[in-house]
Amino acid sequence: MSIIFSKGCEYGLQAVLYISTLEEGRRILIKEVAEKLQIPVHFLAKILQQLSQKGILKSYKGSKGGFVLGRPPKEIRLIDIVNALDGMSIFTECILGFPGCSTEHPCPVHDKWGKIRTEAYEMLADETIADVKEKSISKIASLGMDS
Amino acid sequence: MSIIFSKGCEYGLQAVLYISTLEEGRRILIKEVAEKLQIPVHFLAKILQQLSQKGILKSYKGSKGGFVLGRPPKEIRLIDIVNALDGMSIFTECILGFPGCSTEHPCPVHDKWGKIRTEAYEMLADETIADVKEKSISKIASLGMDS
DNA sequence: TTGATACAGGATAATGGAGTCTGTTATCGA
DNA sequence: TCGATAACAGACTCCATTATCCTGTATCAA
Repeated sequence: MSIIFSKGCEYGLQAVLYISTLEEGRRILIKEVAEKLQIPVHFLAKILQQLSQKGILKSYKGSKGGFVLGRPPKEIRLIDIVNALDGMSIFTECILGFPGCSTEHPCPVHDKWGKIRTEAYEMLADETIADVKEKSISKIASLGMDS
Repeated sequence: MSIIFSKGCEYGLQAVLYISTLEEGRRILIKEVAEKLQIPVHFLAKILQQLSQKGILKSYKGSKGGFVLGRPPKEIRLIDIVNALDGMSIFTECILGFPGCSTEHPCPVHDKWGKIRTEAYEMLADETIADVKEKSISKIASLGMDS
């Protein structure tokens, strides 16, 4: 079971972070990304497609084709990727699942959860893939290793 | 899509909070809880069953049967309910879905997410259903209303 | 122009969580 | 003791997410 994000969104985040570690302009194949990150190729293909449509990635068909970032790393925030794939409902829905949870009819943990949720949002909105590039590189590097 | 908790866990939290608002010792039927909270009866039955097995609720069979809290409200923390139904994996797994995310091989947001996750844990571990009783009462009261 | 490459995208299949159904067991009251 | 009630237990169905397959289309190079 995945927490918070859908599997597709997790894969999307991983993929974009991976692509951000490559030399600028290098076109990478879906197949390569899938292998590196251990993601089902066809599933990943759809996710990268969605990210292309939203401008987060840019795709090229044909031989010498592949994917590159759609805009400079400094302009791709983690929240952009989440928004493209899962939408923003995580940041609006009640954590207890109560219907109509709002300031007028708050659930028992409305305020406390709201605070935490805001922090989570701000984290995702502050961090660009440029900011975490070094961390991405070392995490990706650790993937092949037998842990 | 439910965030963080499974649907069953959301229902369980709602149900226990609801039961905590009733007069002490009052045995309530699954059917009544399900109606009040708009939860499928049979599904709720299973969830309350699990909570009985963990001692969070206490059940009585037969006519005049029903459910009551398994121990004093002050001794039932929200985290107990979550743990009984969803387990603790939310607090250990990587938010980006990276395998082997740890202090040695942290994902790009390991530290920042860890901080938020700890806050969420502490909130659920601090709050007992006694603490939020008043809030539960007013939230439950708002449920019938056309919002 | 042709063949190979690689993304696009619709259609289909598998999986797991969510929800349903049926029969059993325990308790109460007559 | 018997019938009614209500939780218990587990098998079953349903559906959304996840994953796969296959054909189409764009691009490049020879």
